[in-house]
Amino acid sequence: MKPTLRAVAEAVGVSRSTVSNAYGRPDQLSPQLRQRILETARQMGYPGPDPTARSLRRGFVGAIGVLFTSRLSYAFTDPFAVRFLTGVAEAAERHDSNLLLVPLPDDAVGARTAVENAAVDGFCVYCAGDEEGILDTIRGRGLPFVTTSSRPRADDLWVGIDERAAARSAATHLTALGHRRVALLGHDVLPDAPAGPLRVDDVADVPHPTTRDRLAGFADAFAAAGVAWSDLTVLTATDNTRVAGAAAVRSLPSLPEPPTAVLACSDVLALGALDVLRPDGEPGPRVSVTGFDDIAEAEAAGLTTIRQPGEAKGRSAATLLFDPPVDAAAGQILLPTTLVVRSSSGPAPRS
Amino acid sequence: MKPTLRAVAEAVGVSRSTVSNAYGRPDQLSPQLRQRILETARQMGYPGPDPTARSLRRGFVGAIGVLFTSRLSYAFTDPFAVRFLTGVAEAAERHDSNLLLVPLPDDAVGARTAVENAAVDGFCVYCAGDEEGILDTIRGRGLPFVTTSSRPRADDLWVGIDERAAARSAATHLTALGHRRVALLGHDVLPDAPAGPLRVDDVADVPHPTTRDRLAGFADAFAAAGVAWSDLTVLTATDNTRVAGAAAVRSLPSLPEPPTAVLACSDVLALGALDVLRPDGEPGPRVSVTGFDDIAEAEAAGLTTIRQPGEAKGRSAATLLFDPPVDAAAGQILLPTTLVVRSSSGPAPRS
DNA sequence: TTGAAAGCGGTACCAC
DNA sequence: GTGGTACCGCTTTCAA
Repeated sequence: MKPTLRAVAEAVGVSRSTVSNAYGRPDQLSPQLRQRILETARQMGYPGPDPTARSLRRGFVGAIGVLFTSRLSYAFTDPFAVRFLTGVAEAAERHDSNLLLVPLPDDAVGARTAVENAAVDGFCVYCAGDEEGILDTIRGRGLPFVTTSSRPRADDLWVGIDERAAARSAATHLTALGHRRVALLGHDVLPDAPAGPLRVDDVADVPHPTTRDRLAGFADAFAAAGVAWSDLTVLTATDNTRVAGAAAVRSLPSLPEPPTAVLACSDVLALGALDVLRPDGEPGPRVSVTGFDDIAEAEAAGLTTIRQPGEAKGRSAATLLFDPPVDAAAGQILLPTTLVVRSSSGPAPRS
Repeated sequence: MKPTLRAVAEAVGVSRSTVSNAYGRPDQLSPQLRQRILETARQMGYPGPDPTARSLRRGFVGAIGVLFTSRLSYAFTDPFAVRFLTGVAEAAERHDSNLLLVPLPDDAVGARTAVENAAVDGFCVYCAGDEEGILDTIRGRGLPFVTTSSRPRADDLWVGIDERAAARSAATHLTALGHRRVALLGHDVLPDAPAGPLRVDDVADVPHPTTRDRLAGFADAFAAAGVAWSDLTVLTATDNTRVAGAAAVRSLPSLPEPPTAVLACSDVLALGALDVLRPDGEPGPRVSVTGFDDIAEAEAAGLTTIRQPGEAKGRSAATLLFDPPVDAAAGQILLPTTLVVRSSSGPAPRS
């Protein structure tokens, strides 16, 4: 068993407070005494104050939690998520804080427990499925948090983009190119739906807030071009990954009237769609595909997409957490997006 | 202030133990009582047992730490590191554990403090600069850990590759192609050295263990081909990033006798070198470049490199941490590597 | 099934 | 500059 601070105190013949001060407040005791304490501590193999005990007493931990929906390993599967994390890490570092990555199980109770058990000083919520349930749990703990989802309460800290408007701009780009028969691709559009086309009566039924907003934005543009929601094909992918994106569009070409374009809710999905719909060197008319995020791979693939600032999103989120602004208005940061047109989108073929 | 378990106990009129059991050991009390407790707790806004206090009492945290040299945000800068993390995350998840990302400051005392203050049950050490100092600190805390560096002690848990042999195979590939005048590129080859060529009297002087082993491996192959260490150009990059790689090779072409090949210690460095030495479409003789890791970008760039299994490395490391094998021999896992030849390497031009 | 009491390892306020 | 002394909030024998 490792010796405790107490044991060191006894060995040196001073009080526990003094030993504690030797570590945490060097200026509270004479250098000689401090030296003597540190020396005996070393000899005894005392590893220094226990982090957990210290946290308990001090009332803060020195780490912030990042909450991810679905499995933690997925967090690294989407380059955009990695960029977000990079930004968070950067800010955390500046504040001498560690980062606790917390995977959220799919079930509500599991997620609740995960949030309740995380030893952190606050949370960055990245794209949680059951957003509201999670946020309530965090509020219950009385911890500060920052959301990146699309529907913040007025008094929540938030950093994000105008999802709907951004999505609309991508869709408008396609309507301008003449596309009218299109497919919208998102992940987890409806709970437990198998990959591929599915029927969605109302966008509002889509539980995942980001997916919902983006789909709604797509729909806005098509409505403006005279295409009703019910005329759009909705595709769901089982994950937000490239392979899932590919799987989701597999059946498209064999539809009676195949869409001339696919609008994806993320670049990874879009790239998967490209893998299937525009394999290298294939001749003939090509389906247009657009993505969302503008990850690094998008450029090489020539993917038309919506660019949003990933690192900045993470950095702003963490900064908001560490230095909450005094007035509520400054607690909501809207980041800009840009439509980046590349070769994956083109005019609709004459029908 | 949030109510405590104590307050709940008083409110319900039971002992603290009973309330504690209501959360952690449902079978220790009657369902009715438990229900009553949980209900009052909810009404009072009690968020459940405090994670820190629980950890202190129980003696374990439910999180493992991942140690990174240099700034934490760099952790995400190298795709190979991300793959490693993915593997760790996967295993951690399976063991219901969170991941604490711990950035290690460059200075020894800072690093020491970071390790001492991390509230975790064990560490995965990913490529730490002052490896030994760090490991000693961890040992001091009495926590289990897994290394991925190249010089494990016999009783340490370790997962890695044969760095030197792998590097040699890349270099042998180049000697076979006739290259004799080459440059070796690593990051932080010597402390605080500026980017570019530098003089290294002895490979053993290189502090970073991985860089050292890989350089040594390169040298092995050239020695076998009759090229002495002193005839090799050594380049250092200031970081393990693409831009740093580019900066490091900038001066190469203007040397009196420019090398015909660059062997980099990582893919990101190699890609940076390619950016400078083989810009798209440039005519004329081209410098050969090899990398290390085989990250996703390597394929698209046609980079000849050494492939090592990133996720498996992370997964094995974490698994070793969670389920330490009984016999020491099983605690050291050697992963395979492969030379992947692509278009970035070719025959040396006649001199 | 429930309660009492003893910590887990420290920190910080306040006297001396 | 140093020591005394309450806690921080919970878990866990062990006895009732």
